[in-house]
Amino acid sequence: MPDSNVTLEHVARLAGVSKVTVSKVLNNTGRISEDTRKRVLEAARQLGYVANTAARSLRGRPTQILGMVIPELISPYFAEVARAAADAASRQGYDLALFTTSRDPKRERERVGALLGGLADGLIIVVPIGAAGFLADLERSRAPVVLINHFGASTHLPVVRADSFQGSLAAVEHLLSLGHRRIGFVTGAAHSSQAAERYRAYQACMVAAGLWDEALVRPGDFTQRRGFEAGLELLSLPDPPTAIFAASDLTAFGVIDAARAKGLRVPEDLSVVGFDDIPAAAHAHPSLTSVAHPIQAMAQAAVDLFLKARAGQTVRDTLIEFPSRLVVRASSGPAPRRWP
Amino acid sequence: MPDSNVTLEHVARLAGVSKVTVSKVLNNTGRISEDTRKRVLEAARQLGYVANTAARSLRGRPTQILGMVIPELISPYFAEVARAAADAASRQGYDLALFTTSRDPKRERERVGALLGGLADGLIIVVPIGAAGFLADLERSRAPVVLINHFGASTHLPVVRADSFQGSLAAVEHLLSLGHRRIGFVTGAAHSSQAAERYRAYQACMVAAGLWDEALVRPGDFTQRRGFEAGLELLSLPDPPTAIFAASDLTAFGVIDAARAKGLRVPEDLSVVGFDDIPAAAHAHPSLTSVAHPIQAMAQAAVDLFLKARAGQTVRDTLIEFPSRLVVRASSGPAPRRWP
DNA sequence: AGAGTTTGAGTTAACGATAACTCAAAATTT
DNA sequence: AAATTTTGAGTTATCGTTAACTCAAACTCT
Repeated sequence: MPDSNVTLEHVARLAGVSKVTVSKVLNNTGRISEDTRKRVLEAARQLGYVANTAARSLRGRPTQILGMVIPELISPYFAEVARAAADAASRQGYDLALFTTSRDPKRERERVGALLGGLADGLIIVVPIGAAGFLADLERSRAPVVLINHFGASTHLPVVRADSFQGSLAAVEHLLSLGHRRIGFVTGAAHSSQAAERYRAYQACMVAAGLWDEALVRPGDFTQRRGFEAGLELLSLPDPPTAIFAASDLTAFGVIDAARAKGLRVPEDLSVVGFDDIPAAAHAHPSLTSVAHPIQAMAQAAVDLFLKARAGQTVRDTLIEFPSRLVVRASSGPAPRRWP
Repeated sequence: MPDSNVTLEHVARLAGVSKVTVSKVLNNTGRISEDTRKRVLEAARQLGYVANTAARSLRGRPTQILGMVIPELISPYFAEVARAAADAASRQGYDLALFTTSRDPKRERERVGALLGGLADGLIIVVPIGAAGFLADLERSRAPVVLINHFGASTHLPVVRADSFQGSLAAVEHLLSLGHRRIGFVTGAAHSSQAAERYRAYQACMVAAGLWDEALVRPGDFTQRRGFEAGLELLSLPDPPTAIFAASDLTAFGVIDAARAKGLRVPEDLSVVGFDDIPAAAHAHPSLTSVAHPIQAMAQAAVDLFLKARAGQTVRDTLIEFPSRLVVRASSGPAPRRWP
């Protein structure tokens, strides 16, 4: 309402026709004489008319806006997902409206309701998200909703996610094949299902290799700061690791900082592997070995699922899982020989 | 329209009242008996009713959504601005809907129109943005719009911006006071007005000190990769700089990488100063001396201006300029003595 | 007890856009 | 020239919500 002022009525008056005629001209529907069409278009241009989206939406027309909810804006991973989704949506003529997850589950539910109630044509939700009962509501509403990286409570909503287990396994095996035996791990945030997967793979691999040592695991939270601290802790152990696998790239950068602070060279004295393959991983020096999610493909798949749902096709229970992939760069190398 | 299905009508039927009564209950307007109120609330809860935002907006009610347009999502600077704005908006009961600038100015104009036409109650635009005629349209529409970091064509729209000149001046003077005489500069992206300000300050300061040398300036684009390349170029000069001022923190990180690649220590052999004071600046090792914009205060000011405009107060021609501030950390130190 | 007041609903109309329908005038056919 | 079709508009009704109004029943006062 603020002051979108100019309505069909105004344009109609200026062009000397009825407002329905204006609507027809602007939507290319119905029969309109060339003369009238010109007059109307000119009037619309002159007044700077832009259709009121609320009215249009109320009448059942799509807004061409795709909503997306992500936990936060700062993390490069989510930023990349958002950007990829915005690109994919844009290619299909949609604008992506980005929201961050609300801390208050009740407000979150209302907001999602508000979005689907005329503001957006659909929603892509990157979990973690609150209550599961909320997901049931969404299912019931039959609105076009797609979840990304959902691992938790079962739902019939379509899900796109990346398998972090295989990639993490590959990372640890890569380090083992380089001759490392003491391999440290810095975990991700406590309640992240992605973080849990990464840890599970590390543990499985180390146990299988008979190298498991709980002292080599330090809690992290995906941040660089914690990576630095955890790195210092690990490198101060009596029998320190020669390689460290971190649950995120930022954490890995923190570990590298810690190594430098200890006077160690990467990768000569310490190999470091991260997770996420954020852009900085390739540009950093040394470049960072990391596990990559195919973010572009995931975002594209999510947008495609949204379009399918919107077109009336059923996407119930669809699960698209992408593999993660180890990208070997300069931060990982052969294990140093301790006693030459 | 997707399927927000449940309308006032449905709730009304279930509660055995008219839909207006339901509206009154949910909006706490009019006189309603305690008994009816309870029945209605229960019915609404049971059906999971959420008001249709489009209809509400059409009727003149605010959507409680504040739109924000930023050039891109990946840059930590914009991500911080968006986060700060989301926080500030949230404190006032608004949700922030984030959009990235469209490459197509025509589509951009339409989208902004669509946003103000019922989707959002106002808009915060972080320039760069397209055509200036477009800004004139916005002015005319009298919609609550606030610009952040606008330096270009004159407008009567309220503007919040940070002065980058003073902070850049302080950065160069800081390096001069540490004894540096050869101070390099890596510019920001070509068409950014912020980048121009930073360069202007560097130039002014160096000319004033009689130390100007065009060879010490290398073009950048705010990225780490270009920082690395430009850093290598500068450090390969016959008479290389002992300090480098970079137009962004990412660029500064690239410069530090370049120094390391050349076997130089920071800050012992090379001092580096960045711009933006992104979170990583404080966490990196060495921590990065950088020029900071008061992003939180800027975002808060922008949201406040929006609220003022929305409340009907005039904000025409308001310009709020914040100072930038030099944050001295570990990456800058005394100039090395070249010939002991 | 009659007049006025309060209570707790319901009715109507409007926001702006558009699908479905109507209808006179012009163009075409027979 | 009469009958039919086509053209180019305009009318009406509707989406879901809510402000403004209406109105009967219950309650209060003298």
